[in-house]
Amino acid sequence: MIKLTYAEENYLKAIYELTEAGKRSTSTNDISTWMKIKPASVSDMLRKLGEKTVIDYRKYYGVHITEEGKKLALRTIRKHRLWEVFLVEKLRFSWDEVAEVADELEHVQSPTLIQRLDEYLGFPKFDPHGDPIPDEFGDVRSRPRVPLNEIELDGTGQIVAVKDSSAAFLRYLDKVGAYIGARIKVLEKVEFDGSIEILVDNKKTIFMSKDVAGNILVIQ
Amino acid sequence: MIKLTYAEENYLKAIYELTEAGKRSTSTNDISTWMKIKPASVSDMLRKLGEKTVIDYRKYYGVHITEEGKKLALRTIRKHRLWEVFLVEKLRFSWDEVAEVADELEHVQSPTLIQRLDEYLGFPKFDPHGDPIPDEFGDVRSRPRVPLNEIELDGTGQIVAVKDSSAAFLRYLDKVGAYIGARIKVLEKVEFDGSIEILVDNKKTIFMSKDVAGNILVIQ
DNA sequence: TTTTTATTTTAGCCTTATCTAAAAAGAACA
DNA sequence: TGTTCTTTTTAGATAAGGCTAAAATAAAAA
Ligand SMILES: [Mn+2]
Ligand SMILES: [Mn+2]
Ligand SMILES: [Mn+2]
Ligand SMILES: [Mn+2]
Repeated sequence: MIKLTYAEENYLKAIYELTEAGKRSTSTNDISTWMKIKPASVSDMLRKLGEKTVIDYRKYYGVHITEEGKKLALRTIRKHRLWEVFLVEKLRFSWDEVAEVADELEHVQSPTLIQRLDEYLGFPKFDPHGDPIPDEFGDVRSRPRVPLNEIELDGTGQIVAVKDSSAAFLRYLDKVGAYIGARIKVLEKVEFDGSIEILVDNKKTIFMSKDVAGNILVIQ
Repeated sequence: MIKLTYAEENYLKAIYELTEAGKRSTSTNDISTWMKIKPASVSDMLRKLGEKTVIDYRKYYGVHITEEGKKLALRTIRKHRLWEVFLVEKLRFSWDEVAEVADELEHVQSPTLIQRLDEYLGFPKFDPHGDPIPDEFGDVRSRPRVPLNEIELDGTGQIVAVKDSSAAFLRYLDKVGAYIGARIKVLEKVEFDGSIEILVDNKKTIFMSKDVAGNILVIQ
């Protein structure tokens, strides 16, 4: 069985996230930028992860994650997202505060702990940011999601995720009254700048720029 | 503000536990034995903890914990015990399974997390082993506890802690039907070997050796 | 009070994970 | 197809935390 250190788990999770977002491979510099670790350090770690067969690494040509690696990355992501649910649902954290703490909790080693936590939370399928929680076998059921600015006039849906999950953006959404789970209806679409007006939970109307709307994902 | 690494937190907690148990100072070898780390490594760490002013360290003469160090040790102990309560009360862990996981969780850095966890658990005062949980200022209220073998014939009490908290001993207690919180009455004391018979929760009788009874602590 | 034993520290080595600076390789351009 | 620019790797350093073996010190015994 392959054993990973905390640092290795962080790299592998980053590589998984970077490669699942469309492209099948990622580069030393991408990982460096994403993780805020210098390229030289990334190179060295890639060599080590390659030796542990969790990634395919050809010097100068970027990395692909292996099946083994994917399984391990998904295990960490599962833990991260379950802890996020715990923090929000049980400890009343707001959804912009959880990432940092979950980045630590995700490394705690105890299969029983995660299994029981999952059960305790009622086997949630999505985390507070709307991202799917892999099951214990690494299977992920994702929902087809559309950026809010692409919903037609009078169209309805439910906010399930954000593209930009920076604390600043999340706080902004909280302030204007948008949140994961909110039922929305598009009341107006302004032609010339793409800004929109939406109705939230049949109660409150919000105006937002095309840029903001493009970072909000909904299911219809 | 003094920042400690995970390893330093573990050492400081060990030193606190070793010095609170009666004596006011402890030795390199004691720490080495307790933590299962070689004396040479302990020496080196004591030098570093001394430089950080969390212990008083005079080479060859053992260590005392400082006020600053005590505060930090109690913070870690508080986190450890709160997580133990969480694992037992919310995730149905048995009390002999929690120590290992709590030894990891106790290092997660987030004041909000601990505050909220405390609140979520209903501000518990004792952990599953009967040990007191320090408040956020490091204050501990302990109960006067007596070894079960010192309770007189027909005396009653409540099991609140164990001296030996090895998994083996805890499992043995579980098996015979003793547990933290159990109301007990001493039904018989055998003169020649000190073994006793007790009644648990007015339901079940248990025989135990003097050795076992001496490791069980009760309040009267 | 000297000698022996036990404890503790130091010296030197290893691994992990980071960094900066320099070298090498690949990609883009002329 | 060279030449230049960008990306990536290597080399060498540092810090944390562990180890073994050897040296130093304190405690116990003779
Ligand atoms: Mn992490
Ligand atoms: Mn998330
Ligand atoms: Mn610990
Ligand atoms: Mn405990």
